Amino acid sequence: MARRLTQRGKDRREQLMTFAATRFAEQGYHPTSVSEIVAGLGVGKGVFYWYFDSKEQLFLEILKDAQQDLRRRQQQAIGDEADPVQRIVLGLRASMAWAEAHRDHNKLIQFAATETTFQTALRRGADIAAADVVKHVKEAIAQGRIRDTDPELVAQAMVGVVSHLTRVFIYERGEAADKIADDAVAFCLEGLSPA
Amino acid sequence: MARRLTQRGKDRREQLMTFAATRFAEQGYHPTSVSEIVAGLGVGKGVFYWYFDSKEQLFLEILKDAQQDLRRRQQQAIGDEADPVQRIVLGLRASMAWAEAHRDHNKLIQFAATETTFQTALRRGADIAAADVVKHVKEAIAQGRIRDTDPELVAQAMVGVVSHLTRVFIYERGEAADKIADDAVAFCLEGLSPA
DNA sequence: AACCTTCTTGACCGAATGGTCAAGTGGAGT
DNA sequence: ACTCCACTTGACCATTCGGTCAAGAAGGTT
Repeated sequence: MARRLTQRGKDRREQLMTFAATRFAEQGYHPTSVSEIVAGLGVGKGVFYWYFDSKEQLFLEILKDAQQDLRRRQQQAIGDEADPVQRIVLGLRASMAWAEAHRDHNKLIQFAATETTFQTALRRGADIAAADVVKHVKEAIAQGRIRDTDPELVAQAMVGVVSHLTRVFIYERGEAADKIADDAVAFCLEGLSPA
Repeated sequence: MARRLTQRGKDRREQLMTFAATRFAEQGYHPTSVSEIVAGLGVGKGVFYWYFDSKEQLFLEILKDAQQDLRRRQQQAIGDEADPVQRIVLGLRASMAWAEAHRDHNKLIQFAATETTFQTALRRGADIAAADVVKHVKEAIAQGRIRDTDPELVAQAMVGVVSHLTRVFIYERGEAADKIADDAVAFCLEGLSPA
């Protein structure tokens, strides 16, 4: 599509994406109709198709933005930290803080993993994020800071810990991201092993 | 509904559930229509509504069966093992073996977590499963076998590790459940800490 | 003023969808 | 042979869906 947009246009586009993301997160992608989205904004249906080719494209756009934003936050949090283990910890904490602040987008990422249509798009972003962690893990192993195991595997294990704890404790039980992040870090670093 | 079913009826019902589960896992719940399900079995649409009140009820039924089956497998694997840490390990391995053998059902569990309609039903089962692990964790802590932290949290952390590693390494990359289970166990027991 | 481009409207379309139902079919029990 | 009822059929229904489009409104530029 790639239209030329004025400021007014950009605002409208963002409005649509924000509102749609909320509805998608609340009631799911399929149960949310395009008519519902435009009605919620009090505009005609044509507005939607002026800014997006299809409902699917809108979703992909939201997904891409969310993944980019998360990654930006992680890198920002890591900054120029020298210690690889500390970089892992900072990235992990940033993920949880982001997830707490962006429930809607995080839910969409979860949903995208269950639908074949969105899996490839999702994986592109997920692979990038995982690669970042893998890099730090490899460096930490080289320095003998952590156990020598498959870097890819432990990186993914940590992603699993973070995403699941986020869902259960932050989303379902409303606990603070900071507190859960502390526990997540402790678990990743030491597992169940006694002090 | 609760109809009286003959053997023929029970078979048909099971056929519907199995076929529907496959389609749901392949293309998603919403994109799979009832017409498609009955067409796939070469029967009329009335057959579906003879056995199920609605598409939603069918899904819930499949979900419940899947969760029950997984739990049964776990308890069976644990048997009468006395060591709480070993019970955790055996349960964890059983989960991965089950996930490998029942991709379809496992995918449906994942999807159910993203749709409000199914979340409560899912949580009922998930809470039971988590409670089992928590019990073992508490016992292990009491025996000083593992670090003294929030049992609920480490239990959920392990669930996160297992489910995510399953998705990435077993489903997406086709690796063997046994091998991944070994790594998952190691990560849960020791985290990243050096030997 | 005229003019151009961006944006908006909402009726409309064909193609589904989940679900119903009156009319059967067929096997087991008598 | 007759009855009974668990099963099956498939046309049908109201509704909704994603998406289109001819018609204009709004705003900036000259």
